[in-house]
Amino acid sequence: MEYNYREVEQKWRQFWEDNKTFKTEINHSKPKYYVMDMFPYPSGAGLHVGHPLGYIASDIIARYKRLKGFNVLHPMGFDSFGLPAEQYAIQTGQHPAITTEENIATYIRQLKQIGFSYDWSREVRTSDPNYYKWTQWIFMQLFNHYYDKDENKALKISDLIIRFAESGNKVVNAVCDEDTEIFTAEEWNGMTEHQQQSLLLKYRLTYPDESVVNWCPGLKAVLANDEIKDGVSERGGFPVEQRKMKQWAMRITAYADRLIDGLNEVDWSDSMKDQQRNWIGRSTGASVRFAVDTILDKVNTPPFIEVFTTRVDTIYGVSFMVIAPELESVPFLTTPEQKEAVEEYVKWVASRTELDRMSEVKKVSGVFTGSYVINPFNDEKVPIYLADYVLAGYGTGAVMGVPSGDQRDWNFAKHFNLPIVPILDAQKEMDVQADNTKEGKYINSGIINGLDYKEATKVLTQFLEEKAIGKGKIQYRLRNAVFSRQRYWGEPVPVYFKGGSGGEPLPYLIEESELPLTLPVIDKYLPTDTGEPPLGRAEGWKYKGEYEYELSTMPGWAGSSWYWYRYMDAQNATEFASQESINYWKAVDLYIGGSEHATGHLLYSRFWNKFLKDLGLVPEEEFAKKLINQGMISGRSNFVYCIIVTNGLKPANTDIYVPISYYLKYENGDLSTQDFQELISETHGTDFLEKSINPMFKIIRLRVNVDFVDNDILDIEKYKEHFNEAKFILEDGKYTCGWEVEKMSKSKYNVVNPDILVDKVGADTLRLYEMFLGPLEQAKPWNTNGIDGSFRFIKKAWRLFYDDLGTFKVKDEAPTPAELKVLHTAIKKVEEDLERYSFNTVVSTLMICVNDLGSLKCSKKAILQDLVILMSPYTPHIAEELWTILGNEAGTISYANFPKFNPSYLVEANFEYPISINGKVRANISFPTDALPADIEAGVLANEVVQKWLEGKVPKKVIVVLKRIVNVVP
RNA sequence: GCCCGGAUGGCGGAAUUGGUAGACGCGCUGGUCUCAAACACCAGUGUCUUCAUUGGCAUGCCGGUUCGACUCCGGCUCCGGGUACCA
Repeated sequence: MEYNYREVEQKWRQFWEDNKTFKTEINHSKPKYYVMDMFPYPSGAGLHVGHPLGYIASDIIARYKRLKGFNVLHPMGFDSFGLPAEQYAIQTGQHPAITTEENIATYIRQLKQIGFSYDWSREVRTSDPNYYKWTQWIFMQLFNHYYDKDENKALKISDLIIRFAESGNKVVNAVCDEDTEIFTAEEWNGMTEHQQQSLLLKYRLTYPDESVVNWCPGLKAVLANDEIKDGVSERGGFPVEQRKMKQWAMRITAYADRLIDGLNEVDWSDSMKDQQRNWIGRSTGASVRFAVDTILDKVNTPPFIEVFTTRVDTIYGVSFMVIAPELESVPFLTTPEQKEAVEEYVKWVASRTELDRMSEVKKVSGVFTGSYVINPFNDEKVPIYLADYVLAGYGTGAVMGVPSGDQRDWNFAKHFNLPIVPILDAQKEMDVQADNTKEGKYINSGIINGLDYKEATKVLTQFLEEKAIGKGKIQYRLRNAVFSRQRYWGEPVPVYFKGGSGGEPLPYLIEESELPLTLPVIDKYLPTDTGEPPLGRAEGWKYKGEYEYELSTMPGWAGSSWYWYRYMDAQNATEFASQESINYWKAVDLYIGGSEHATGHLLYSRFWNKFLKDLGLVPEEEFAKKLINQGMISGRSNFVYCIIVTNGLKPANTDIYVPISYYLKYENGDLSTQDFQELISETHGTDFLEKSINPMFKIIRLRVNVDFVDNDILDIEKYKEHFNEAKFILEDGKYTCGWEVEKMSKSKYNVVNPDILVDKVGADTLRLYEMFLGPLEQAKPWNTNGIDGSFRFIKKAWRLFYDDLGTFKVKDEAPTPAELKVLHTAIKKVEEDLERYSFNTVVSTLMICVNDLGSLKCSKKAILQDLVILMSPYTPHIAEELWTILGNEAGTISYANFPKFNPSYLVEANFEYPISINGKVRANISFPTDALPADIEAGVLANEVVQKWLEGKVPKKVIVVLKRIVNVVP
């Protein structure tokens, strides 16, 4: 009896659904385990075979942990706000909610047929008002908190107000806007409500910010840096420009240090942690003020220029100062003589695109402003230049130029003939390049001459602080995160604007009791005629019928920054999740998803989690203890090779497909017209071509839908259903397609649909095969060719239970030592490999076990029962079937006990030692397992093969590694 | 440029702390079954040499440490990912 996977798999999926087999509840008698996938955006294209890779791995761990006695939380949901549904709405007028609903239905159907053990009752959708109510609620908490640097946590704005009223803001050590001025309690108390609210915005963890943003006119959206690749939008490839815009921002920089420090306590890959560290970009240094010497405008010329440097010790090597051309102070630092040159340079810089700048990194450009600053350490006059290698957005937008120690400064100095002053005696070859060494003693360096790096830095920092011209400082590359999209399909921001005493309108939160603030109905999903976001179209959409709501929506990352908590208590109507559930499940033990979220989702999520922890709402500082990044699965395209004849061919509409070998010959120019004629005559008869005409032809390579191809062999009948005029020149009776690894995409006809594979070989085979492809974290091309091996494994396992005639052959006899050894070898290896997430090697182990039991003709229930449990995380359907066939209660295998490994079954009386002579294995000799090294050595030396290789000499050395190897050194 | 990975048969990959390199699977070759095919099963399959035994060479390249290196160290080459004038 052949195993009927279609019927069996369908039966068990239905059983799991009907019996809620994987419904999870809080259970304090068991240890908890939380394993979660990065939830998908439900795109219209559905799942391809690459998507479930990580889901299969996490499901295997979930099932394994259940067998190990854990109470497992394993949910799935949908990140269902996003651009594609809205783009579709713009084109068709269909509400994005409908599109999203349909796509989710497809996803659920596809996911369910792979047999995942999700607790579907906990499913979440970020676009569901019952969900985004709490996204809005968290936003409100961010608005109501500021970051206190003394307490090193977020505190209530209401407390801040009390402190301001009592003692002003001088005593408050909080994260706030750079331009926040100092005020006293008296001044605060004298302010109007509008002035106070205006000031508080400089402290709130989320606030409206006039900022330069990446505006994408093609998508009519502001994009985050990580949504831009090579100067164009990642989605759609539209150009991106810089534009000033009022945006909501999140003060993520307040958490910069904790975001870096927290990386030490999570088990993530080094590459992932490094990406986050680099993105945050903490550099330790000092700020130094250089007094401006050339006061050109008493009001507008700044009295000093502040720079940030990581190398204060090089301060005596400063020979120029460079400021970013975009700085507002530039005109007031430019002398009349230099005005023209400076204006021209500023204009030129402004005209250049991101791409220009990036491609010309090595070119030196700049201009002298005509004015000077004074180096506070040696009172020397230092010329101020403009150059575009200094970025307005980082630090103060000004840099002290130390050509001896910094290569860019060195290039600049060479170009403008500025002095290059050595400052350390260890600096070398300074006429060729800069030397950034910290070795040696200082020279030409005033108060630090003769000191070393450590001493000098201390002396200089002290000097800076005494004279109040600078201080030790930490600078970050991380910017505050933009939190607005000028789009419809996102969470409305629960804010309205109210003016006051003639000032500009300021944002106020709606009441918590008014949540969720749901998306209003609009007629079209485009910006208004006045350029406002689509929400501007909603008629009468005003708070209390009076105040303008915020018209932009939240960005894509809002809903995904806290969803793991909602799974804990998905239906809760009064809290984002109950404290009971949060304190039980705590944090995600294993999180699986793509590495592309390193600087987006994973950073924002860690930020929100830390914020929620500060509020005492969640117990853990880090939300994902262990992270695995599954590798991208690329596609494998198939090709056919078609001859196009421009004259001399009849009938005209026939397409002739030739084998790849002809194509390669043609490509090399080795296929002559005569060859071609012979070739065609051979297969199509001599009358196929007009003899009188010399045919013109070329061979072109066409992508063929991979669904028409099996093991690179084309299914010609299927192909002809679509191209019925096709004629094929066959080799060995078949047509073999060419192939190439490319991105998996519809346009390349190489999308492999899991539905088709589930139908062809079953979900168990698909699960097994995806894991067998290679290490989970490694990027790899999809290749359906090997799937037969996994399918065979399933059938072989079935045959341990039924013979060819379909007779059930399992017996209740006692297992033999050989059978127990095979089983326990597998138990040990499966357990060890799953504990280290080596999913692919577990498949080999199961195959070896089934092969060996087959060779032993083992059909003992005691053995097979444990084997079925070992298989069940990978192939749950057949495992359920066999489990019940063996007489167990249906649906109970998921909560069975993982077999206990017994090492005594693996103990052997003898060990066969490989005997290597000078590192090369020459013989194998068996010794009792407990033999002593001296006995083994004697035995080895007595062996005739060893004797032969020693040629009668006494060996220099004999190394015996017990239970491993013997090496004889002649 | 900088940071992080990686390179092993025709192919995907295995070798967990330095201890028999190539597990497992695909593909291929030969065979059994069949009228035939498919399925299934059996045998072989790194490479060179040899009738065979045997032996030589093999984990991107060069060198080192070691009784012993795919594994550790130094120097390269190529490939993938991230990032970009961050002062």
